[in-house]
Amino acid sequence: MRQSRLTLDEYLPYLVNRVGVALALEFSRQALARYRLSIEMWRVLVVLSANGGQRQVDLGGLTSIDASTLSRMVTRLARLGFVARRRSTTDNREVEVALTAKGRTALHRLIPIARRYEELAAASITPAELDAVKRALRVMYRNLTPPAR
Amino acid sequence: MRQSRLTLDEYLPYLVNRVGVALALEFSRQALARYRLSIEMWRVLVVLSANGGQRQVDLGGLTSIDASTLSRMVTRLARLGFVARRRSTTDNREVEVALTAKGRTALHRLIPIARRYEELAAASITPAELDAVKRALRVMYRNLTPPAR
DNA sequence: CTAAGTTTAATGCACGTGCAACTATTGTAA
DNA sequence: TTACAATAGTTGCACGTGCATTAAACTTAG
Repeated sequence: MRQSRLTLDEYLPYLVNRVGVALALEFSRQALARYRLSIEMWRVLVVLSANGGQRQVDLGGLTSIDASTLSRMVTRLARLGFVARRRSTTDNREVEVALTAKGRTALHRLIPIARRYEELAAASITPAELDAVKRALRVMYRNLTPPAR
Repeated sequence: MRQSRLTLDEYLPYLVNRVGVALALEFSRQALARYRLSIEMWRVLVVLSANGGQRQVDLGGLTSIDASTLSRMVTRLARLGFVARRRSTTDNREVEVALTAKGRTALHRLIPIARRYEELAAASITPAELDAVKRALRVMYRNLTPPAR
């Protein structure tokens, strides 16, 4: 009873996940749906945009998506024309995944919308405070994913 | 190119979701797995613990879980013995879901572990800063879920 | 009081996911 | 070189999820 009661409104994982879900859901329904993209697909495209072409295994590391899931997701993304697969010339096991022109175009249209949702969430929060929150979130992630991996 | 490039390390949804996933994953594998509980099930149990017995529809609202998914989840939770279903006496459509003694016992053991993961994430963050982060997260959630609903 | 509309929960169905195999390729030790 | 281990990617399988639909109970307008 005493210490083993959880006040949801003070419980960090609850607060974090609630915002994450709300953020993803709105963006997904308002913007991603038109492109037949899921939030997970969107994250993959963003990582490709930010970091350039990647092997699937590295994409998995950057997005925390299982390799098998990613394999099928890339198949779907390729069928939609947003990415292209290309076997590595140096290692025949590896598959390089890269954005296509169509993928880049879609991202150029989606990213400003994503930014607007970010601003909507951060409304009435000062830039300094927002920076502090982002810094704290980065620290938290580091604390939760120690040396291993 | 210019404004339409997304720096992941500054992109709020990315930072938020990353922490949320890391938080949930560790706790799930280290603690929940022994009870055959998923994170979603855990969230339902926590809500039941914090707010008392609930109708399924209200549980869905508090956890953002689809009604159909919740229906089946409660079936599983009941089969595991953590909750009990009871048809409402005032309205025969409604189903009241409440924790069983076994459910309360499991929660009493899980909550301290959940707290430890929260502390692990917040390590090296001052209490004042952590409070500011929580406050900001609550504001963000409100900003994203306006009057509607 | 009846008929239409609303609410709550459950179910059919298609689909995406994770885990565990499995194949193919590359790396390493003898 | 040969045998064994490690890595990259794919696929079979079971399962949980969301959407659309349905059934039942309640509410409201006429």
